[in-house]
Amino acid sequence: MSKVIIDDVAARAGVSIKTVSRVMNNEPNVSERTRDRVLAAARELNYRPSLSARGLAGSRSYLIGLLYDNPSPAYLAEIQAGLLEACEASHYSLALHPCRHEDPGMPAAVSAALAQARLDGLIITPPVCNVPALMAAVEERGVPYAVISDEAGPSGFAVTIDESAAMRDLTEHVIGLGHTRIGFIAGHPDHKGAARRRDGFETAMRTHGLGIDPAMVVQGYFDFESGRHGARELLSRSNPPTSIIAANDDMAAGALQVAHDKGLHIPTDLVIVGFDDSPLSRQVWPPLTTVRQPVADMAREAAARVIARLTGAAEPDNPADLAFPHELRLRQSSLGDT
Amino acid sequence: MSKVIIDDVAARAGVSIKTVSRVMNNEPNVSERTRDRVLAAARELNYRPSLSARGLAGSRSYLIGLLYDNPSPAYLAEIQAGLLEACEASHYSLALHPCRHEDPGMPAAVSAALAQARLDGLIITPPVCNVPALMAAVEERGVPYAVISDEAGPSGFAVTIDESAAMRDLTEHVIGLGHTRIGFIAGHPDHKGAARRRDGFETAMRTHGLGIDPAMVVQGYFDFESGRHGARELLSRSNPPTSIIAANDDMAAGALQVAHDKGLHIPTDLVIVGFDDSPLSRQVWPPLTTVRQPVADMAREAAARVIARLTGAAEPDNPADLAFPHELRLRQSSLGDT
DNA sequence: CTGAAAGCGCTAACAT
DNA sequence: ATGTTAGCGCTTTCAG
Repeated sequence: MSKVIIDDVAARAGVSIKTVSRVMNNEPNVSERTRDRVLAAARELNYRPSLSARGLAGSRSYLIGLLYDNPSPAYLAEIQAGLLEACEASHYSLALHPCRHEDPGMPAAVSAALAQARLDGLIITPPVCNVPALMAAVEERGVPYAVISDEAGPSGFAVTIDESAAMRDLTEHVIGLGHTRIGFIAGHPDHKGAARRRDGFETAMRTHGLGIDPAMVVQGYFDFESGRHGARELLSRSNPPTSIIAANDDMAAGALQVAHDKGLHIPTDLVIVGFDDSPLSRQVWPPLTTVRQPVADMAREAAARVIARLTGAAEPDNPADLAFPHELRLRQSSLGDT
Repeated sequence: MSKVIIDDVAARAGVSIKTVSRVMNNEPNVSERTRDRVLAAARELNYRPSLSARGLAGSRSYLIGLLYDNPSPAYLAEIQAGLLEACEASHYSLALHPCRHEDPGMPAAVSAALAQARLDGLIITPPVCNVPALMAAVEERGVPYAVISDEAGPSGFAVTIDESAAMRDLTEHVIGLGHTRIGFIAGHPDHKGAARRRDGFETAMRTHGLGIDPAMVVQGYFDFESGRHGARELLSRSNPPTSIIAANDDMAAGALQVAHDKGLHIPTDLVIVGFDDSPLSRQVWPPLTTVRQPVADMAREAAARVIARLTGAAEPDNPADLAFPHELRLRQSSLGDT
């Protein structure tokens, strides 16, 4: 029961190993009856083709790599969950490849790892997918890939939400509350998404005739601590904001903590909103108004597309990059008690 | 540059492929000079042995599997980070295997996956490692493994902290603050660690002559929502607690939110403490007193031991299960402003 | 200390 | 629609 190989299945089904191979790979040119017999034999023997052998003989490794750099745990977990759903459905495995996006040697290292592990496909998350040298290396290798971003190279897919529009919606919600003095804690400068979100904020402000006060925009890095810093800066201005928009939830939570420390009541004294609808946004007090981004769905789709390319499945009708819908989540940090 | 194989290296170094193989695997019986030449050739050619070929020829796949069931994202991320450190150091890859611990078919499915992917080793986290049928299946397959728990089967390693002692320390901290009416939100009943933590709580209470009031202990499931439920229950008692100990941080954060909703001031009106020192414990307000568990270190050690078994490295001096130190993290949820 | 030969379990070309 | 024959790139015998 421990080491069933293709010959065993072939023998039991009374066919050649090639036929078994055909059946296991869903290739055409196998009669219905034969296919059924092979499948039955495989099931009875509990046969699973060896990945190593497949990888060596074919060119496929049945491995999809995930390239990431120190994302928030919640984001990482959601990405992985989505990818795994798609992978499992197609009998692919997921291999993790953390890396450091600022490391100049990273693209070369990734390229080498690609060659060694013979990864069939790659999923790349920000900010790694915003490193031109890396993307060039990936393109050069010719590996099918998808980025969780709004822009892929010629041979890749991109899945994303319209981050600019999402931040515009969020900002307009705050403006709709009557705020005119709105602080903004920007995201990590290496993330393209951070720039998009900032654009959205500025567009909304301008559209509503509010203008951008440079003193109301501070640099953050998507982490909790930078949210604390940013909020402290904003709140120490001579004319402090009445609301703070953070480019993600972690920073918004940091701002929230600072506000509490200062004895400010949320949302009465200060409105704080975040972005991502992370678990944290629901777990702080008061819960944060934020924008939901269907990360798991996006990841699943990214993996599904890469796998579709691999298996030569028909390309989806819409081969263009895919934009997912976002959704405002209004909570007490902007609305008060309900 | 894209497809360097062992023959290329052998040719360049002027040796046979077997010698190259020896060098790449750190086998003995290669002269210093030959080894150097081979290494030089490999480096110049940027040679990476193919994992598939290695897996097929040898018995090793250079893949370590991580078996887990829906843990908190923070825990998962920390576990993965620790495992990856150890894996990378030894050129192993990590394959993710989420599963559902209550699924009766899970052990069989895992066993099949083990056979197919030829995983060399396994790391198993709670509550999966608390499923006897799964552990039996793993033992039967004879795969080296480690559990993040306090008890492994005959062929496995266990890495853990002394959860009972840790919870005892935490409870004693609260008792030391002068509390006598202490509520406890227990962890998931399927986690052995949850039982240990509960033991620690009860031991501390008894040791200090406080006894266990059944009305002060409620069942939780390690998730935020169950922390909210538990806290609501406890605080609705006719004689509510003056402090709440939750078996993990997520539940403590839930309790915190409920307390805030009720207008209670923390820690003046109610002390709340958690367990795990998760990022969340630092990101809520006020920050939670908790117990640090060096999860990443534990995971790294778990993977390192499994890999050591695989590579036939000398077993560490202390082959027994490994207990890591825990550490109290005192924060404002029990101490007030400093 | 080193090398030659024989597979590992599968898929890719060709048969048939 | 099915079978036969070669390898894939490496490690494992077993010889030197």
